[in-house]
Amino acid sequence: MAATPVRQRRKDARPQELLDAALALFVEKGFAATRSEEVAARAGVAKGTLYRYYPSKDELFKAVVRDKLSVHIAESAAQVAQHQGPIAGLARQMMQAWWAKVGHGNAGVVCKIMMVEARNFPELARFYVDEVIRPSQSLVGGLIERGIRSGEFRAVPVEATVHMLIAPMLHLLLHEHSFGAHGGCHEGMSAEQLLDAQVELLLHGLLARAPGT
Amino acid sequence: MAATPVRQRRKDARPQELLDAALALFVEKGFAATRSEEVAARAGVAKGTLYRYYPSKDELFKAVVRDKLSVHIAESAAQVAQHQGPIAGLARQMMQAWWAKVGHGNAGVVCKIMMVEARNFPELARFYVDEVIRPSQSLVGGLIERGIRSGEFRAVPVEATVHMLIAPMLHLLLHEHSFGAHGGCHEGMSAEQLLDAQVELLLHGLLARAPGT
Amino acid sequence: MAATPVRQRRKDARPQELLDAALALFVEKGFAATRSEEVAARAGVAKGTLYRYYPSKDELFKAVVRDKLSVHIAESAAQVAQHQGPIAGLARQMMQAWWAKVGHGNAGVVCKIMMVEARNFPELARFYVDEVIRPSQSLVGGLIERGIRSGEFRAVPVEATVHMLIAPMLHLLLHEHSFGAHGGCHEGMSAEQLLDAQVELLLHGLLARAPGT
Amino acid sequence: MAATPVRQRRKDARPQELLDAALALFVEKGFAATRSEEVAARAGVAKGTLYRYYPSKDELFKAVVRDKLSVHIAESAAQVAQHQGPIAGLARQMMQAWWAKVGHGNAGVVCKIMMVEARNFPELARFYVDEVIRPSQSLVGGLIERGIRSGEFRAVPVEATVHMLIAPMLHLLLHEHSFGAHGGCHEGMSAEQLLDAQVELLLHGLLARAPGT
DNA sequence: AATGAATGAGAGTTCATTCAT
DNA sequence: GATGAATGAACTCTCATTCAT
Repeated sequence: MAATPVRQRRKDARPQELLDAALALFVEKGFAATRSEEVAARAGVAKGTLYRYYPSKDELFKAVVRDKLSVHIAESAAQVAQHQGPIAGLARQMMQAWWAKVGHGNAGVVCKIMMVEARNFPELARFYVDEVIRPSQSLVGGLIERGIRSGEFRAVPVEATVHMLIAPMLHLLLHEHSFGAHGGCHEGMSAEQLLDAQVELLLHGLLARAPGT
Repeated sequence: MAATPVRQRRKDARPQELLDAALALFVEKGFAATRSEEVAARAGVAKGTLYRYYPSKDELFKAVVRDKLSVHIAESAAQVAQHQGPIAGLARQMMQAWWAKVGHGNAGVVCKIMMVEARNFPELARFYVDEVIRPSQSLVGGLIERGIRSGEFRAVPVEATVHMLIAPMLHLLLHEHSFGAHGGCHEGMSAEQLLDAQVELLLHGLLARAPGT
Repeated sequence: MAATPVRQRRKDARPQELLDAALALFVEKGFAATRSEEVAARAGVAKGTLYRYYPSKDELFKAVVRDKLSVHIAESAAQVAQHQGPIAGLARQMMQAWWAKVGHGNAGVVCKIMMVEARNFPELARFYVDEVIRPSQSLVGGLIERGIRSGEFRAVPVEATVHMLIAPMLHLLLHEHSFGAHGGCHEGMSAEQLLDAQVELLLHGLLARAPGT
Repeated sequence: MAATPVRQRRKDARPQELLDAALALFVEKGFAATRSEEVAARAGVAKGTLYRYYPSKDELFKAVVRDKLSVHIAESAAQVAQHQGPIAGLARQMMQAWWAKVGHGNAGVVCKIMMVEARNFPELARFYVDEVIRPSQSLVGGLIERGIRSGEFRAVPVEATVHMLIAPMLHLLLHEHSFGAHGGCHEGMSAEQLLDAQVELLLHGLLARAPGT
């Protein structure tokens, strides 16, 4: 029995279309300032239809976070496991990759929004800590430990160094999505240039002896 | 035991009480979610009284920023101007002082709030950039330039380094006030210890030659 | 007997019902003293519904003006354009028609309201001048000029005469809606009789030679 | 016992100063838009002091009306009683005098405000009808009757003619104080010129035979 | 299932009035 | 008596959510 497949397909695609629309708007205007009617409109449906799929604006938000972050978590872990040779190069490469894939794009906004709204959505915050923050930290932490064990890095305190590596990226992210539009932060340099400079500085402090600096 | 009088005239004390109440609520619920009547209630006055002192919710927020942040920036600027001798020590001391005075206390939440609400309140964002971000950046930037000129620091790119110095503090701040309540970030170390370790790492990368490391 | 349903969807009927309700309340209490919620209640809808149709109280008022006044001006203009023969008769007829349609009914109150509220709502005043006063004046002015050109009227100053023709109607209107309720103005005569007598008097002063007076 | 006379005098003058301030503001901004604090400020006292003299804003308004209108009523009556000779000249003169003294000045605004606010202050409206409107009408009415009896005027209906004489002045008044500020009414002519032209037109219609027109 | 008209709890703000000083 | 800080009811407008169609 051939049903109306186009209609059917649209209906199946609805949840994803709504999530995409919601993310785009949350990025543009933040969670509070985004009206649910706008989300529906951008997804090409009417207000009431949105509520058929997500019973409230809060639930919609949770669904967006879950949808947009789950993807990027495992990827990097695989990359690290495969890597051979000096850690410094890997670290350099990972930070650049992270910025390209996550920080720069929409997924990065989810991080920013998550920080912004964590207080309002405790349950979601827990989810985020478990699914994103902790894995990321242990990934970077493992990297550093490997470097220390191999003698490539100084015997720095691991946890603090993890923060040092993650902080500038998140900082950049927050600026881009908070004050970016209002100028006045890092006028001369692109985000990528800033990040490069920061990684170099960090590695300079991290390496046991900087061979050719 | 006389019950608290229904009406009191305490013109001088009101502004500070209102700012404290506002900050406390902004911390708890964010700017957007805090109703002006709540601020008044927490300060022990009626809704209308708030508007006698601050003509709008936006102005109240600005006053909080000025009261809780601008002060510390000015102080640090004075400290920097007076300082003689190596920059590294000054930087170490300033970051510790900042965390103690701002980051650790409620004042730091203003930073977090601002990042959260910047998109929704563009005018506030502009104000914050002018009042807090730019002054902080030029303060730290000047510090680094002095270090480079004196030969104490390597010839690092100033702007990126400014970010490197500021980022870990804000990162810490955001975690404390976003996910802090939900555990799971830096379990073993106190914020102060983390910060110390990070400063050391940064300076290690910054100093022209690390004399006795 | 079914009770009136709690919720009804009657998109087409709402605007007119809201305008009627608004006019009735503006008549009773003036513009400033009428709360938008009352308008909605009298139209049998909730507060929010009003704003679905008219985005602000000001726009509601403008819509009332357009609905209750602009229509009649356009009608009269058409009537004037079509008219052949002596102007005196047309003038007589127009004034009577205006009183019957506008002055006598609730629509006339819009004029009164506008005079009352002009100072408090400058933007509405401008709108009213553009939408009602100027068109009316040019309508009557054109009439008089035609009469003068054809030799039917004396060469009176047009602008002043326009005022003379409009003034008694507005005067009547103001009395009806200001002191009308409190008695004591023109006890013996009906408004229509008054108006007739006034028109005759005016025309007597206006006609080049009163043929059969 | 010489008390402090300056202070005493100021205190005695207070009510009048408050009424003057109130009138000035009612003229500028209307009743509703005038805040009681402004009235007090213009009179050079504090908000609370106003309430010592007039127990509410409404009572203040009533006092203003009573104070500003009572003066001008009797004057004209005396003038009419004295007059000898043709009525037309007297009428011309009275209208000009009325505009100069009342219409143009602050007293005129009271008339305008009274019309505006009559609905809100029924008791005051009754006062106004009895003290101002009826006396004025019988004054003008008597004038016309005299003219008719003497054969100077045609046998026009008195009441309607009274309206005709009063209407243009009030109309002018209302325009000056309603839309005057917003342009668009009688651009080319001054109020005085308009009034002159209108009187001429009226008398032209009124005189039994216009001797030398 | 989809729509969008209708709802109504609240939000920020104003200002006449009160009353502690 | 005078002051002006304090009050709180009232007002306009918004928007997440519901539900008749």
